[in-house]
Amino acid sequence: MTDKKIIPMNDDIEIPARRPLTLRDVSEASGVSEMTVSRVLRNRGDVSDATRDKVLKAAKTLGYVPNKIAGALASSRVNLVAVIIPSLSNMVFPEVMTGISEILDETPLQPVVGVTNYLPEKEEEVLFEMLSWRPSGVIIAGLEHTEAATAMLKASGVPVVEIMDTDGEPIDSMVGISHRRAGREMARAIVKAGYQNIGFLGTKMPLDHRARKRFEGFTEALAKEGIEIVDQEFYSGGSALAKGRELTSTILKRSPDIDFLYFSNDMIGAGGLLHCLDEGIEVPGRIGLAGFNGVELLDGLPVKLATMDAERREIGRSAARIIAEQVDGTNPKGGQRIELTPTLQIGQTLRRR
Amino acid sequence: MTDKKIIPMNDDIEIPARRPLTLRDVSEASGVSEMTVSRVLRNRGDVSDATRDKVLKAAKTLGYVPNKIAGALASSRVNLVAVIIPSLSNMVFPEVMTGISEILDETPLQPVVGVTNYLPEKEEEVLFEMLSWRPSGVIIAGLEHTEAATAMLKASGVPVVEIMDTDGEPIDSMVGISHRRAGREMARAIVKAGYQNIGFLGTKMPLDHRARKRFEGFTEALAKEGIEIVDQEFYSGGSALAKGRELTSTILKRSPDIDFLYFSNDMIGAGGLLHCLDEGIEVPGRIGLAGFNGVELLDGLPVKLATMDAERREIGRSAARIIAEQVDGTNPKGGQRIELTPTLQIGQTLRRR
DNA sequence: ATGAAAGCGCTAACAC
DNA sequence: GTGTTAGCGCTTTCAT
Repeated sequence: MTDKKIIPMNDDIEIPARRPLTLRDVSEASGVSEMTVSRVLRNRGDVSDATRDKVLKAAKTLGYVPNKIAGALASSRVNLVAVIIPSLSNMVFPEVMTGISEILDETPLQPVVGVTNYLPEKEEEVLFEMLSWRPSGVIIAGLEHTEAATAMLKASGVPVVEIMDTDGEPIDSMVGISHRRAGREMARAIVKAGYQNIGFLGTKMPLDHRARKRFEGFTEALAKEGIEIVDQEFYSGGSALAKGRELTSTILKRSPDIDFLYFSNDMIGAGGLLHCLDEGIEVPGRIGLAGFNGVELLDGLPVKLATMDAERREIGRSAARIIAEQVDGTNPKGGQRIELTPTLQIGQTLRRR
Repeated sequence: MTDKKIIPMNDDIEIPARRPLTLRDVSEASGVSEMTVSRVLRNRGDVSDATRDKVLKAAKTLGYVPNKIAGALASSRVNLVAVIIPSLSNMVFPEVMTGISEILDETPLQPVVGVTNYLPEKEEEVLFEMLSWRPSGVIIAGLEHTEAATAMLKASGVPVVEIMDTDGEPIDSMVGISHRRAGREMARAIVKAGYQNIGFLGTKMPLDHRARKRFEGFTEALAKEGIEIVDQEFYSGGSALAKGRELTSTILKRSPDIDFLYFSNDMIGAGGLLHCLDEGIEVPGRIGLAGFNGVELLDGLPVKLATMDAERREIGRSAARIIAEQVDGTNPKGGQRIELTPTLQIGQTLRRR
């Protein structure tokens, strides 16, 4: 037990009611008008060095933090860009965010992230919430939105960039890749390599339109070659790596003649690969494997998985650039459409012919 | 560099740069005073069903989105919680975010994320920016901040929760684990299992105080047992998995007598594990391995890595709860200190004795 | 149950 | 260069 010294309160000393400081406080402390203080703090217009110094010193010693709410209301300018994405937990959107930040860091704009968990209603909610802060632009994943969300975006009056996907009509601008084409190209590469009995493993995500489109493009291109998918399996929840192992085991047991597995993402693909290595199943001879995304994370695997790079960072950069240029007037035209080309990475799980 | 196909614009589509709607518009459209419209839209006070319906219908058909900037200025209430974290790309903070969202979803509060890239000056910047929007609370990673940042947090007048780490004095509240203790406990487990020649592989991050503290706790506990680290290596950049392989190879070549490797995170640990499996190095007999974080992502590996769960989601939940309860007055006292206990997961890379 | 008036803290636009 | 005057679109408060 330790001593407890009670220090008597000193009632003379008033702890200043922590009202946030205002421009007026800085104005009074520096003996300069509010307006001039405002000018100094925003580096606007001509201010003499003398007053500038006075103001800056006062602001600093007081610890003044400007109130952007008031500033935004007065100027109807908000340096926020709403970024609406389905998830943070799968490595793809953090990379998009990186791209966005790289560009916005050189502007006064700031990204604000909202997450929808792949739920259309949640997207609508998040969008409403963000628009109510009157951002200078919106970057939103996907081309599929609820009717209400679409209406809000159209009515927002700010640049809107729909990202990731170009298979559809954008509300304003769009930047992404064609997932249908990505699926088709992977199918062609697989067939060209001589595989015939192809299986598919994916996420159970009716609302992941991009995964769906890849799958559609994939089966469509196979159909053109007269090939039909031998078997398929879907998962939800849990560690993708573990699920990849598990499902690969399941599907190979059920359909032993499968000689290729296309995975809807690299993580479950890596799981499948590890399963094959474990079981001594020869890759890419006995069976070929391919994923999607090109996640750098997996570069350390014993065998490099075939995949397709989704250009995530570049998507973020282009989207941010479109917004930034529209906001600063450099290139004020909306309605831009940028389709990036994903690059096939053969890796070591797709045999070369 | 990738192809960039610019699809020609559709010039028909023009974004009507309309003036955003205001309460007044809804008021006029419904024939109800602005004040009553405001009441309806916020479910405040008594409004007759008749007028409520009129207002709601008008707002909906117009597509009115309230202006939170004006609302916040008038009410000096902002339902935003600033969340300031070092990075989005390492799986740990997304999980913290999940925990935060789980709790805030049941309140009117909304998280707004800022990323610092482990740079103190950037943290200061981001914090200043966020505080200038007058959020209702701040959740910030770590206990180490610049002097200016500390001053801002103290002066903000809102609840502040410092998360992840409890080895130090918080500005207001804190929630986390003791990384020093985590390092110590891992050291003890390793020694108890009979390992003697211990190496360390980590990130080259002088500014990652938590990794540093784990390392300090680790070496300190080893010292108590009369053991000193045999060799160490640090990396930066690139795929952690690949770096883990590479560094493990390097260090084992240089110090062949090493019988245990402690990694500063699970990702490089997994890389090390894969290297050992590849090379036929017997784990955990010939060499033992342990990481840190307990990332579910790796559950699919052929051998489960020993690690320590950092309770990331629970940290997020507790932090959000502290803010929420202070904001709604349920439990208005700040200065809370919550230390969670990380659990050691022996896995299969630490021999049992 | 509804309305009128007075700001919230800042900036645009204009004076001086 | 610097100051003055009106708002920005809401909510608070007080009246009716």
